[in-house]
Amino acid sequence: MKGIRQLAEHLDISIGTVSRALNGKTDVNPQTRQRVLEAAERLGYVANQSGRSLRKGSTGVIGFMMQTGPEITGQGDTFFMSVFDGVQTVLARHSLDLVALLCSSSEDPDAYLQRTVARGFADAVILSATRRNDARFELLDRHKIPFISLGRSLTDVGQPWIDLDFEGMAEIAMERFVRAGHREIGVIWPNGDLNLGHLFVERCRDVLARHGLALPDEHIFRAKPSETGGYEVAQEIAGRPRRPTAVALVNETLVTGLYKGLEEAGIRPGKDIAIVGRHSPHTQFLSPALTGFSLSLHELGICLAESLLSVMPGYQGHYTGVSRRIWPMTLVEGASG
Amino acid sequence: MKGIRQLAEHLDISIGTVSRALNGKTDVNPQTRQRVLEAAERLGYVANQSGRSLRKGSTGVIGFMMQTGPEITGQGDTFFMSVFDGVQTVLARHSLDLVALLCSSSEDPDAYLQRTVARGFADAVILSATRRNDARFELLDRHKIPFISLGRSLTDVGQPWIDLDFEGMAEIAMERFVRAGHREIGVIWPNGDLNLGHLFVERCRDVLARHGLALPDEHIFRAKPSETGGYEVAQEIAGRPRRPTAVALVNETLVTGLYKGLEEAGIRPGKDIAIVGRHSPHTQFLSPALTGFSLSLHELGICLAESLLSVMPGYQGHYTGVSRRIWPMTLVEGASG
DNA sequence: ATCGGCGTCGTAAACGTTTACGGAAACTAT
DNA sequence: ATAGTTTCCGTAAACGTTTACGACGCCGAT
Repeated sequence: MKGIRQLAEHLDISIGTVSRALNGKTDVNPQTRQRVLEAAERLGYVANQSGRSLRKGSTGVIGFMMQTGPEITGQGDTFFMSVFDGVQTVLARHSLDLVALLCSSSEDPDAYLQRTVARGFADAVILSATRRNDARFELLDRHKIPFISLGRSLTDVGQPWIDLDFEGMAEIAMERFVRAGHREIGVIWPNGDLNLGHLFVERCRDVLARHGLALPDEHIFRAKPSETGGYEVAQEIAGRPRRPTAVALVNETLVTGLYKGLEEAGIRPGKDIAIVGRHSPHTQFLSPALTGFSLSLHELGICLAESLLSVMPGYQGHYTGVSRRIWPMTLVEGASG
Repeated sequence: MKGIRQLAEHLDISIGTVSRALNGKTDVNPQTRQRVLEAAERLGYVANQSGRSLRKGSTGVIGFMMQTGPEITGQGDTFFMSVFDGVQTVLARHSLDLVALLCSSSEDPDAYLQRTVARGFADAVILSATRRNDARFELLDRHKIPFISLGRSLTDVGQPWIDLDFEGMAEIAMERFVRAGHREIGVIWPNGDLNLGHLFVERCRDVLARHGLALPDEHIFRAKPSETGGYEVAQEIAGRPRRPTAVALVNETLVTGLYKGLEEAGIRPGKDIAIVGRHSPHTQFLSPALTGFSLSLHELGICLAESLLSVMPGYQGHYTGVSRRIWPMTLVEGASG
């Protein structure tokens, strides 16, 4: 089936009526609509995306930008796939499609986004892996592209965001360590300029200061956001003359490597060193069981989608008020700290 | 910057010449081309995707279809992110963009693909998670959409594919078990109808038969392709009266749960039961170290892209001969089996 | 001086769809 | 019977590009 023209000729109806029938307009006889729908179904006709969005000025596509490469920035594996699923449950109700915009590791993320949105590839965008000062915010704002972000940034153009409660994590983790009597407390800070790292470390420092404790530089460990990164941090910890007795980390993927590295150095998690981290499918079978924060990814996805719709012209009526939100995480107690 | 018309007016050049200048056609004065490119750069003009692809009949977009949801089918998603990166290194040379087509877990994959390609959303598609009889192959063939698949299927429409060497895995794993004196050998088969599971199990059965051994049904364990699935299989193994002394598995994500479940049941991996599986970033810190197969994901991505280009009209000249390929994996010996 | 060729550019027609507009028929109310 | 209203449908313009075609000016060759 080539196009709507063929379909119209085949039905001996005008092209305009066919289009209206397919798009659910009111001014079309129910009977002819039926005929059109049946023929379209039978012949496998689907409106061409380019023609449609050229005319309408919108594509019906929502882009979720992420970077490819061996090291996921920020979150681990199944994280995004679960979030996507939640996003889609909402978008599907509005006939919107979600695609992942994949930025190669060899391309500058800002340039990629510029190229992609200026083309008019997607109607709206969800950003993740937000940096401390994220130029993508201003770029999308300049282009008047509706967007939201999973994560805050110091650059703020007024868009909605949802961010995991890393500061709450810091509060609870640090208080927990202090209450357990720890005095030498460390933090693992994933490499790169992700804002979540800044937020977490700063809050940790604040909480410790409230208790008259310091967070010295030598207790802040930078790590690649991967299993190997965790392993390397463990080696670093083991090598330090002044060794922390408790560490908190914000990254899902580090922890397995961390456990392993510590054990090899004779430092037993949960006994010689307390650990508080993040829960994920990958961490659920560690032993000792990880004390960590978990969250509902599906719900998060739903909330993201609703926030996005609230800034998209034509959809604002449905979802409103969901502007900015700190996403709660719950502590699941294990034996690690 | 609205469109090419504005840009042309601003430069006082005809719209046709501007287009030719931007698209690198030969019949344009080098000096005016320079002017056009500078103005486009300065004003941030990028050709509208819909208009362009409507006229050209192609989009410049390659889709990689994957299913969202909490349980990744088959592979973990650091897997895909690494493969994507390899794919992109090749596609970028041809100004092709890769996007992930995300099929919601609540939508039928075949219907999703139908909807998406009939719209003309992408010029070509890469399929993954191929099923035993995958209707998507015929669908894409009917629509004359160039595509390749990561994984074989019994339905064959002549497209190129690349498949990991699961049969080679079966050969080596089974031979290894037999040589080590195992007589009760089991296989873990991920749920669903992925063809790789069939291929693996069948070949395991064949190899064992060569040695006069059987692969009874009670030694074939179906599992959810997730950490939890591995844990549940472990419990099942532990509960069986006739317990395998060696198991092979084909899935990256199962193994951590499997280890844990076995240990809880007092069955020590590498001692009481031999395990051969797949290596991934998540499995590298297991103890005892996993004996498993690994592969170069980046290279795999490159090969996928080249195969795809070889079936895309207009690109065939560059890449040829790469039609179907069993992708080798290398055994990394650990202490688990 | 004429002609062909080359380099450069403008014009206009497509690509497939949606939708504003207007018109024809049928129906309702007077 | 007439006017007004409603229901349905056809016509054509528009969306932003790319590209076939032709035109213009300039050069060198005859």
